[in-house]
Amino acid sequence: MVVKDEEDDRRVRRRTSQDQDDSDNSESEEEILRDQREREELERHIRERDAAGTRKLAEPKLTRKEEEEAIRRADALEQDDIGSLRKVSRREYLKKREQKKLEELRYKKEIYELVKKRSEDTGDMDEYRIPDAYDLEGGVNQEKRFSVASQRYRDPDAAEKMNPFAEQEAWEEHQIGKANLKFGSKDRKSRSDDYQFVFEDQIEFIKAAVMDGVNVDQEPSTDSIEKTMANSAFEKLQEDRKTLPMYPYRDDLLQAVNDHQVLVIVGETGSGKTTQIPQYLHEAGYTKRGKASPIALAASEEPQEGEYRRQNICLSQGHVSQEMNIWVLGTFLPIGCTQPRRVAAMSVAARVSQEMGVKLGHEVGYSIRFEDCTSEKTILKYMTDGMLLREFLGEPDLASYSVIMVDEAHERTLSTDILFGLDISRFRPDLKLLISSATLDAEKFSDYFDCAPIFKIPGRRFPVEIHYTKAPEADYLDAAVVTALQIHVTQPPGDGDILIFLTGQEEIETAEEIIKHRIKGLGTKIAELIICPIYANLPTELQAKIFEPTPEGARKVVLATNIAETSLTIDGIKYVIDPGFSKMKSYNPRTGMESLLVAPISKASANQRAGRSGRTGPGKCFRLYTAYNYMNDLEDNTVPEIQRTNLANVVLSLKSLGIHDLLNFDFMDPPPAEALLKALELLFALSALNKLGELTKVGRRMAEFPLDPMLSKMIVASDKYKCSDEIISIAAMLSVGNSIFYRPKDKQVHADNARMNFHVGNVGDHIALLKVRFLMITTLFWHIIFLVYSSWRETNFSTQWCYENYIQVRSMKRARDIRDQLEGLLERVEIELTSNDNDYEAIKKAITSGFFPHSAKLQKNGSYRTIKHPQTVNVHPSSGLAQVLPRWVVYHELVLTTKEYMRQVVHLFPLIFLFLISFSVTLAVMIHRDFNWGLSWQVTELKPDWLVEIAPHYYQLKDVEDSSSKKMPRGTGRAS
DNA sequence: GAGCACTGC
Repeated sequence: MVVKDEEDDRRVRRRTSQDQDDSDNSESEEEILRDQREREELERHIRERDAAGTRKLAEPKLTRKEEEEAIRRADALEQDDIGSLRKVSRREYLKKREQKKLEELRYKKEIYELVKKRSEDTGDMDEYRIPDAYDLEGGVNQEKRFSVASQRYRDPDAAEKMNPFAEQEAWEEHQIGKANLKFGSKDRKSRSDDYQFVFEDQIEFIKAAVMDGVNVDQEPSTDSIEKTMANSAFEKLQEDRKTLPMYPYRDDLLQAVNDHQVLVIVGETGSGKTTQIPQYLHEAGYTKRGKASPIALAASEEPQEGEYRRQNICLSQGHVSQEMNIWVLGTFLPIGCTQPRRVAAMSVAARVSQEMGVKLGHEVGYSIRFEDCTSEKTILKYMTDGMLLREFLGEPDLASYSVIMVDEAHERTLSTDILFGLDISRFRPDLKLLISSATLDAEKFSDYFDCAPIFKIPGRRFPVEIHYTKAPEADYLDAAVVTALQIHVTQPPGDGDILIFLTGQEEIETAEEIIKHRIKGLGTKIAELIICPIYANLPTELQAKIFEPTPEGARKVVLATNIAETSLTIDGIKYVIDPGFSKMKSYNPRTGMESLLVAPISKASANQRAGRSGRTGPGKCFRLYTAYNYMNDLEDNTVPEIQRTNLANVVLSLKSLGIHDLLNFDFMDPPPAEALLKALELLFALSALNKLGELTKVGRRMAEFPLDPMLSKMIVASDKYKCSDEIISIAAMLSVGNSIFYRPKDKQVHADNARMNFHVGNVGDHIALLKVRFLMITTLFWHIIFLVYSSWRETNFSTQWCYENYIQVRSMKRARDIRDQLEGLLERVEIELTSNDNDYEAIKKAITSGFFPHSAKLQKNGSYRTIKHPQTVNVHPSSGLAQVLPRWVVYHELVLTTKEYMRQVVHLFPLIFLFLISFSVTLAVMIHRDFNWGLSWQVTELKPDWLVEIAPHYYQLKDVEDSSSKKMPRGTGRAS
């Protein structure tokens, strides 16, 4: 088994190096191999020399060592010197032992590599992890995810076909290995000792994991053993279920569900509500009583068997609603449970399928974007809330569900808020609705659903001590670092790791540097401190670092963004340091601009952060603000997303459900009326709505796409310009957004150079040709992302290629998935997939059709001014387009960022400003910063008359005519 | 010369 894997691995490596003969990577791989060989040579040489040294007087020749030994032994015997005989035999023994140990180490290392790779592939379904499954699988590889074991036995060729990324995984692994090697060689002093230490340490850690995997694999009667294991494991799971805090309330809960249609459930984390409640309901027969699956016979036809039953369904599409009778099959009705995150849906489903002893995807399944892991048999269906909303658009009464459970409702995601507003329960008296939430706003949910009863379940959590600062801290970053080091020095090593919440990538990188610097100052006086940065844009393989167990005697300090607040759980955290800030998106409906600003967190969020320390034992949370700040300055809850976002998409969805009166729509927390009007205005401009506010044909087609309305409009318009192929690539790339280029701090220059390649570089003849042409037209960003995508496609979606160009594979795979999805949807809205790669004007016109509301004109000082809501903006520096600034552009989005040395204060939200001031001296640093609107890099050049041509209802000639002192010919670009 | 938190469809 092991041997087979090894061969596989080697073959993959060989292939990699053949494919990429001239690349840096394979060179360095060869280097490493050579290094290895050299090291082995050296080791052998040293051993031999040592052996020779022990025989000082013997000839220096190395031939026939055994003979020499024999002679020496004979000599020794002759002399009858027992002492020297013992010495000799001792040496011999040591020599052999050394060799044996080295062999062992090498073998163990190989196993370590294999196991590491395997454990990366398999993942552990019991705990929440970074969504690596999705990333590593290339999106479609279901088989691998659910039966990694079986794949190992498959024919290697087939396996490789199944997994076209094996090569790349090997490469990734290799890259990580390289990084480790580098790290190890850093400390020169007493090399052998360090080498030994690190090595032993790794082996020790791996050992446990290895023993399991290897034993299972090598066992001849795997089946029977696995079966008994499974049986006992299954029984154990059943026992575990009974120990959950949820269990004693089972009957009460079922009674309550029986009595009420809507039930609010308050359960703290660890009570098991997410996994248990759907099972209880299933066991109580909720899945069996109805009819199911909507697809059936036409109304006129009669059903064949008795189990069918007539059902009245209200179908609505757009503003047209109609009722019709269809026949549905009466066997079972699934229970749906929504989660805010994809990983959660997947891992919970996996867990529940284990507990029920069924295969994931059969009775228990999950449904997330790009991945429907359910079947006709599925009775417990975990899904993301966005997915349920999409289903609702196609089936407005959710006829195929008997129970809907909305989990983590306190997170108030956009989708759950809309679902609540739609009030699913009203049309279906037989549908049970369960809302599970954290304690704080349970009353609010109850009030909203006509005083629905609240069912409380105690949780399971360890006590967490909370510490506040005596006085506000001026510099929270520094304070956080100092606190972390204090904890590290004063607390015994190995009793728990530290988690620091910071606002973003930049701050995390700064903190990392400060800590490293301070540690250097302390030298060897303190125990080892391992710094683990984590944020969403960090490449997956680097993210994995935080899940590695902390070595003995060391301590981890995790520097995380809000990603660690809800999305992922790190075991072993005992100390949490909470500076009290996070980045928050907000939306100004008046100008229609979104911004991302550092803001104080809410009490709910602060408590959530504190709770991260008490998961596996008692914990401590250090808040870098005063108790007074907490009590008086922090809001109770984070402002729900629906009140601080652009609603264009929401409005389009609601309109497509036939809801006309949006201002009186029953939102739990109504968004500002201005924001709704703004969204209506935009949709009208995009001609998704007519003058009466009704959905048009264009609007109905747009609603099919899970994209921003402006992007959907771009796609719908591409039909007219016959360039849908290019446009969906661009739309996919735009919608993955900011995370395409990876730019590590230490390799910024390389990363930038790589990106410049897409302006002038050498990606292949065909592409180079295209590029030159693009360059002649314009050098703006949409070309770049389009080129990135098409180049990647030309390399057959190679991961290798991404690494070479500092492009994030994860984002590219996501873009590919989105593109595939869009391609499928084109058919549904009857748009032909046409490519028009000679006519860039057509492509740009299609883009303009979607983005004309975002137009801007160059000003004399080199900045831009937006047309509809005049606002001075700058081109985002990352575009690297400073050379040629076109006179007219449309842009993808505006971003408000903070800058330290700014000239003008353009805009500041009064509310946030007040809030900032009220939040005491801590913010002194921030207030000194000014704010400035920056124009994001996703811009494209256009001719101003297109605006009038494409959107005559939006622009008039006077808008686009030059109003500056001198008349300039229209449409000519100007270098700045 | 400067930089975008986290989700979801």
